Amino acid sequence: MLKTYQKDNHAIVKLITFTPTDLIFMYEDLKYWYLRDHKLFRTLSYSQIKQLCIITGFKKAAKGEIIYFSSSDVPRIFLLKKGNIKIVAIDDDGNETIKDIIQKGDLFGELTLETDNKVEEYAKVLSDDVVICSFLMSDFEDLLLRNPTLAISYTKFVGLKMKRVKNSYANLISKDAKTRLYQFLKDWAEQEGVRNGNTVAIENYLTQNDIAQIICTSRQTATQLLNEMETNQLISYNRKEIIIQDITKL
Amino acid sequence: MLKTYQKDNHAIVKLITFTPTDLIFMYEDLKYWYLRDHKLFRTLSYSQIKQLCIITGFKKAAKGEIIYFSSSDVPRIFLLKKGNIKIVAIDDDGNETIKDIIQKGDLFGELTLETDNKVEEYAKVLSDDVVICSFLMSDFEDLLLRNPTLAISYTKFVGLKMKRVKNSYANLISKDAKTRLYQFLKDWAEQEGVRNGNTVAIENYLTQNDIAQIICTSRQTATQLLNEMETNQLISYNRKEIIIQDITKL
DNA sequence: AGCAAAATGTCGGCTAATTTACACTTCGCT
DNA sequence: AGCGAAGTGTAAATTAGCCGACATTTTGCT
Repeated sequence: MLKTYQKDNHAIVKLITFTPTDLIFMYEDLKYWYLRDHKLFRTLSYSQIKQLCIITGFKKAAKGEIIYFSSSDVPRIFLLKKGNIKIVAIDDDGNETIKDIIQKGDLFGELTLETDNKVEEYAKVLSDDVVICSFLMSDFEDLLLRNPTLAISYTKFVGLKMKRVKNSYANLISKDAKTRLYQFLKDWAEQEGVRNGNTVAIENYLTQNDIAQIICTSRQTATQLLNEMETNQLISYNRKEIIIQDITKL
Repeated sequence: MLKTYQKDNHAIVKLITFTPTDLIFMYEDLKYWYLRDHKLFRTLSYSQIKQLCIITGFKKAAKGEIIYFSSSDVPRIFLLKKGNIKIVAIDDDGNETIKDIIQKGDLFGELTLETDNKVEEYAKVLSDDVVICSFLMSDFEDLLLRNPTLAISYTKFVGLKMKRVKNSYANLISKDAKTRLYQFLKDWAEQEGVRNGNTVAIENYLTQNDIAQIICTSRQTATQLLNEMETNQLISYNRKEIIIQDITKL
C-alpha cells in the first residue's frame, strides 16, 4: 500500500519541484500513510493520525538543495521520509561543521520542544531526492498532551537519540582517527548497508570531505585512511558505493 | 520550609549512614518536599506528588563512596538532591572515563526510559555528603502516562540535557585543551560559583585528574595549564577552592 | 566536446599534546 | 607522629594528525 504511494510520488517528483502544484499531492491519504509508516506513530489510531494530518505539510527537494529550518518563522518538527540530509552549522569563523546526518525515518529540528533560535543551522540534501514531512511544534505538543502513550514513545525516542549522540562523541574523543573511521563505517553499514554474507555494500552519498567532517579529522587524513583500507583489501571504495569485504574484520 | 527539612536531615546524616535506621527519616512529608523542590515536579499537585511519594526511596552517602546503579535489579531513575557525584564508566581496557558530573537537582540513570544494562557504569561521591532520591522506572512511566504535562516537561528536560551534551562535546572536539579548560571553568563558575563582582569562587571538589578527564586531556597538561593560569593571575587555585579573579577575562 | 569546479591523491613541515619518568607535597589513617 | 597513598609539579622524547601546497581525476553544465 505504502509502496505504491511512494512510487507514484517518486515518479512525479522528477517532473515538478517546489511549485504551488506541489499542493496537489498533499491529499489526506498520502499524508496519512507517510506518518503511519513511522514507528513513533504506530500507537495512534487512524482517526488520531487523521487529526495530526490536518497540521501536516510536506516538501520535496533535490540533491544539493539547502533547506533552512531553524530560522525565521514558527518552530517546526521535521520527519525525513525518504533520502538523506546533513545538518550543517556555521561556525563563528564561518566554516561549516556537520552536526548530524539524518536518514530515512529520522525526526529532526527542535526535538527538545524548546524554541531557541540562536543556532544558525541548515540542512543540505545528500541523496538524489528527499521527502520531508513537518508539523508545527505547538500542534505536536498538543497532540502529545492528548496522547500520553505517544508522549512516552517520543520521550524514549529523544532518549535514544541522546544515547547515540553520547556514544558517537565518546568515540570521537577517546579513539584515534583510524578507529573512528572504522567505527563510522561499521555504524553506517549497520544502518544502511545491504548485507550479503559478511560482505556489506553501502550506497555512498558522502564525499571524502563529508566523511572527514563526520569523524572529525582533516580531509587529507580521511583520504589516506580510506586508501590504506583499500590497499589492505578491507574495502573497495568509489564515489557511488563502498563495499566492505568482511564486516567482521573491521 | 524546605530549608528546615534539609537542615534537620543534614545534621542527622553525620551520625547515621546506611543502617536500617535510615528508614526512620523516610516519612512521607520529607519525600514530598524533596520532590516538590525539583522544577520538573512543580506542575504536579500535592496529591499527585503524594502519589509519587509512595514509590520513592532515598539514600545518603559520604565522600568517596561508590554507588552502583546501572547494575542488577530493576531499572531506576535517580534524582540528586544534595552534593555532587561523577558518573564513571569502565573502558574495555579497564581504565576509568568520566561520563558525567551530576550536580544538585539533576536527574540521572536511565533517562531514556529504556533498559539497557550492557554499560558498566557507577557513580562516585565527590562532595562531603549526598542525598539521592530514586524511583522505579516503570512507576515513573506510569506517572507520565497519567500526567501528560509532566511527560512534556520531562521530554524538554531530556532535550535540554542533550543540548548541553552536544555543546560540551562540540567544544571538546573543535577547541584546544586550553580553550576547553577555560570553557569548563566558565561553565562551572556559572553553575556553582559564588559571584562577587567579577570575582567568582568555586568550591573545588575535583582533583586535577578529574578536571583533566572532564576536558579530555592528560593530567599533566591540565596541571600545566592551571599553573599557567595561576602565574597569569587569572585564577588562584588550591584543593579546596578555585577563585577566578575576573570571570570576564576568561 | 570542452571547460570550470568539485573531489581526490600525495608529500613534508609543524605543533599541540600524549607519554614516560621521577621528585615533591598533602592527605588520611592507625 | 609517622607511613603509605593519593595528588601535584616539571621536563624531555615522541607522535598523531593538521595544515599548506600542490597535481590529478571526475563531475556537471552549456
